[in-house]
Amino acid sequence: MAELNAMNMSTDMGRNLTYGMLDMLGKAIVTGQYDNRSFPTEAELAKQYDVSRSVVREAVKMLGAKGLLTARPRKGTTVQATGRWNLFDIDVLRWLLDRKFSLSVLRQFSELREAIEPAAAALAASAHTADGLAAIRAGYARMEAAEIDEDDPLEADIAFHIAILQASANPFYAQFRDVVTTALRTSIRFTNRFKGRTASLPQHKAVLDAIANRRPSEAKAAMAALIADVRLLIADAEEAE
Amino acid sequence: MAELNAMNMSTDMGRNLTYGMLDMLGKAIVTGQYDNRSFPTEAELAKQYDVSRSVVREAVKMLGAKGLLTARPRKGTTVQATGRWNLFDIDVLRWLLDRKFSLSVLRQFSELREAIEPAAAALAASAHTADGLAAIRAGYARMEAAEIDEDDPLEADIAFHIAILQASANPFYAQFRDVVTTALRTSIRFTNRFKGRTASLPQHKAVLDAIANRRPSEAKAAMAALIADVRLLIADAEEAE
DNA sequence: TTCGCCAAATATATCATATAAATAGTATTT
DNA sequence: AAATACTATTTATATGATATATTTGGCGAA
Repeated sequence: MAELNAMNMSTDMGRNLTYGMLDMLGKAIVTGQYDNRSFPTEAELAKQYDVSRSVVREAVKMLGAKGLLTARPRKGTTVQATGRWNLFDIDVLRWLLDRKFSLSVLRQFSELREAIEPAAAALAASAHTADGLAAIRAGYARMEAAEIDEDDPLEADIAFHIAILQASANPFYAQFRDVVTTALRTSIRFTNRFKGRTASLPQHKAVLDAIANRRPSEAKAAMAALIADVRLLIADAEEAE
Repeated sequence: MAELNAMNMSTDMGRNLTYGMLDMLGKAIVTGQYDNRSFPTEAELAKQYDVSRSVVREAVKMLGAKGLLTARPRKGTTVQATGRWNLFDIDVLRWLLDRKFSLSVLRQFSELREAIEPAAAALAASAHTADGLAAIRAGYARMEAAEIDEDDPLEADIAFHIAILQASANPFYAQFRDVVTTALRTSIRFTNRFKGRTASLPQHKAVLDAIANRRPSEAKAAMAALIADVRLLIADAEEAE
């Protein structure tokens, strides 16, 4: 059995034993390993992984905070319905994307981005500060640099989109930073298959200009067009599967 | 000082001492009580609140999972930058809305709904199942009942909006269920001041019909109009303050 | 039979204490 | 001045004991 101590998981899996356990259990839950059998008691887990009950309890508490587990006396610890999982927790998101490369999850991501990012662009257009705009410009400059192989295309693309979320001056939009980052990092594995399709510079430039000129509806439309392209690409591939 | 045990917090504040502590610390952090001084060590907290270190550690771990804290040996426990807080965690959101009745948070939240819900309505229009549509109809029926005082207007309104998020068949949209619920429950304290402004039945009916007839763009526009009204109401009040 | 109450069993919750490991800060050596 | 060693402090881990909550089953009364 997987013994955290023996496998030196404290260095492999995370900061320490507790985070190692968090990661293992989180992944196990998300991949459905406990779908048919009941979740072990804390005593069983401690024995199985050869760690103290403190470590188990703290990991279980964290998984509870992320919506994956609940614990009740006498009943034990149980896996929550997937609808209760906090999908906007980046750990949960990572476990979810690790489990299988799923085009449908990717499409659902894009559907979300299609709502969020155009709205964020519109807000950024009307509310951006000098710093915020500078960050967006910097992101675009990186994308230009990436065209001539002087920067990483994916990281540049991410930086551009993140900068817009931040410039929206709305913390709820800024919150999608990690989600968008994670989603984009994953989706590259997919979009890379379609080589020749580089992130369209002119489309990004249109977004940048509309924001710089404080034209919300233009910014919104430009961003919507940009993401719609991505989503259509994914949807087509999904049908072709 | 606030002693969890002495104040019988285990029954007042949550399921048990740990959740009581989670709530107290979470609220304290969000209200900025530790903005200028350093966060106490786990030993200090245990003494202060008269609970064991286990309770403190488990509460701190949960707050860490929600993005509010980090802990490192020798350095102690520190409050994370607000940008790292998981705003889509319903506890964090509740603490945030409790701390002060903030019109700006409410407006920011409406700005988010304005992106999410019209998109969800569009998806629901094209992807809804029989059950999903039935739930939306049921929500609308409750709103009608509320008009003649036979149901709670707020709960009915919430049920309607939640049903649409669920019907979108996209788990990322469905995820906003608890967020929208929490925020709406809070915002009622505000919108109630404007009595006479009941949630517009015809506007909701327009959304329902568009979804039922599988007309995505109509559903989107109808929902957008509905939420824009709310946001304008809040924005006006914000300026008048 | 059916309902309600009590007792046992079992899990988490809490407490207390001891030890290990990590690391910031300081002192010492080279 | 730089590298190194030491020390103090804080979290991390382990463990054993006890408290508390909750399910379950049985017993007894209506």
